[in-house]
Amino acid sequence: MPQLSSGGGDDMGANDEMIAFKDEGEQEEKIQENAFTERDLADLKSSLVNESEINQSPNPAAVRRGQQGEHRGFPEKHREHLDGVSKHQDGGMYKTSGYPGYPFLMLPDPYLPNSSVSPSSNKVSVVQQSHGMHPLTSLLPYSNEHFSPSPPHLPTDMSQKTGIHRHQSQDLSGYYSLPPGGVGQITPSMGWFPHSLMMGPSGMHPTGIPHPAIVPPTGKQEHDQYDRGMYMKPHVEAKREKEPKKPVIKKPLNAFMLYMKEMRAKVIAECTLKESAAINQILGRRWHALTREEQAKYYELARKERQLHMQLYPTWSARDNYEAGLSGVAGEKSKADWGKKKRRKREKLQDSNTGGKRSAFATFKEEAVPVQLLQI
DNA sequence: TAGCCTTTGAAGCAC
DNA sequence: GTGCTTCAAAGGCTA
Repeated sequence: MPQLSSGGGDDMGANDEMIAFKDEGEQEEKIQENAFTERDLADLKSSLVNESEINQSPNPAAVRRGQQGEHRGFPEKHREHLDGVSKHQDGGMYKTSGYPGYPFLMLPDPYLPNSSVSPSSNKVSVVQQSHGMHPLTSLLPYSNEHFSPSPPHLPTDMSQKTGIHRHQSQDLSGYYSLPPGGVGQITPSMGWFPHSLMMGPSGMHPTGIPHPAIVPPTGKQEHDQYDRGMYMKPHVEAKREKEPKKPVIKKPLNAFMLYMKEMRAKVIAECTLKESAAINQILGRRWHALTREEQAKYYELARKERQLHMQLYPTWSARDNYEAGLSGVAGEKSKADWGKKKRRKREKLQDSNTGGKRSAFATFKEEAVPVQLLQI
């Protein structure tokens, strides 16, 4: 795990997160690719064509897998290279020691277009302003106010690994100020709250505060219905009542997941693609094409997510979901199944290493995606 | 209908 | 400390 220990501050963040994913030689290309994040649709389409050209390299996924080691070792490789940047960041966005109560004191939100105050001199540009809204608004499972003023009692360091106390959830009411009417009045503007969270206590945090990380143990994301503006069918709810199961607390989304969540719809609209695998490939390339500052927004948001998650569920561990049967019912999936999946994964990796059969998606990646992009 | 595909990043675990 | 593995989201596809 990328560690951050800038003077005993928040270790949830990660200096390593502020990494450049491109080699210097690719900077020019990177800049070129960045164009689509700041221009109108026409430019974007043009950039997508460029992407497709780039994509003509043999099996990007395989290439990427081959580079995986390099990628993972990147922070170390480039730490020295990025030292200047890091120092800059140390004095800014990621300097936690200077912001007691971080991240809840990160106000005004440095990422808000109109924000004039930033904890960092590294002013963050705003992507996708064409959306007519804050680019991250849709990502925020909690309204900005939840990240707003830092309660005076908020510890500056909530590291679990360092053994530093994590606030108990009952103290969170200050952070998660609910509408006067309570949970039931939470509006869709809250972002990607699972609808189920608003329906009853099944997905409710003991504090009564809903959180997107809580999902019923039905496997698939229930909030998908909510995202589509639909409400759960009564019989579904009745079924749930019949089978009260321990809700699964999902992992907080990382920076890339947040980015995907925001950009997916846009890519789908632009590319007329619906295959998530293909969409994710595009998003992955776009992610790398983002500037460091643009990525920083999402890293920052992800860190807030993690902190919020940690405060809401102090005892939760990612391991819980490992043993919970992946995305299924908590604790009911047998470990044998888990082992099967692990074995499958190993076999798959072995196949790829030994030049085994290529998946249909590998073919899709090399051919279908560029075609789709060129059609724009 | 469960699982795969595909992406990046966080976290857990084994060595 | 390093490397591997799983899981987060998403939705079409496949066995």
